[in-house]
Amino acid sequence: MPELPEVATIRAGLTRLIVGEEVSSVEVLWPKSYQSRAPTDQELVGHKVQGIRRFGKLLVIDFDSNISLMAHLRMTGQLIAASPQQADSLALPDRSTRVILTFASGLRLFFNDQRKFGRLVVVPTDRVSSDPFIASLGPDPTDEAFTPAKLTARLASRRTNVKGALLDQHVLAGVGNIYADEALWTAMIHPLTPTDELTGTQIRRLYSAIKSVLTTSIDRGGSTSRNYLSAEGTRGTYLDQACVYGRAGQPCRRCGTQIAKIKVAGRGTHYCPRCQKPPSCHSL
DNA sequence: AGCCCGTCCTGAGGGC
DNA sequence: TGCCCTCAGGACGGGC
Repeated sequence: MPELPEVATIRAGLTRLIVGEEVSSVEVLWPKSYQSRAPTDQELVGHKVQGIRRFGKLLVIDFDSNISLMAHLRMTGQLIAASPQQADSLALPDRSTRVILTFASGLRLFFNDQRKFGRLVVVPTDRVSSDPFIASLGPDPTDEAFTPAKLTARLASRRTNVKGALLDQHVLAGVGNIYADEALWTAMIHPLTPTDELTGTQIRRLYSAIKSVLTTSIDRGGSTSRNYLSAEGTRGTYLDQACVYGRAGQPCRRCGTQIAKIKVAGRGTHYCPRCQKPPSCHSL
């Protein structure tokens, strides 16, 4: 599933590949995947890509003349830019292709989304920052303004377990299931620990862990478990060295104990029962 | 406010 | 071989 490192990787790729390209046609193969909230005269055709921004897991492609395309990939979305030859070798379009943008140069941008949860939404650029989803996002962990004090304040805003808080995009923008589990293992914090029981030391460890886990994954081009591909159609390799995600029953890389899998906040949650001690174990 | 569930969806994988 | 069932889960809306 595309989280911050995957979306950042796609952003970097799209910035290389489609900035300056002019849209010549838009094919919508699954209507729910594409919607316009812009005036009817504001269509993408005839407009050039000016740049790509990322807000948490959301990508915003800005065009000239106050038009932007917001892209949320959710679970299985892909944005792959390909020349006709590259599209042939990648076998695109395929049965999961929902939208195709064709540029005047012949380059095409494929929005693939097996599960159809993702969305492309056309909006005026001047309304992007006031979009309800974007406006309510918490701080971005890769932003310089993200500090241990800010993490402390954000976690205090939510009274739930720490795993649920990390998944909440209002607390932090961009962390999803994979990196929440990896960061909690790295910081040696049990996923069910209530946010108000976290010590200052634990929060500082968690802060460092979030940053290092995300940075490492960006360096490795993100995580490909099933669907994720970069803008060039390549896989990410982070999961080759993941410590807990997808490793239930395998030995902990720190102590050898079998990695456990439980359900927290409705998501499959992986942790080391020895390295990540349960909360309030002394009061049980 | 927080929790849980349903909704949106397809395809992989387990069981028989 | 094949079919049915469960599971995977990001974000959101509704009910309690």
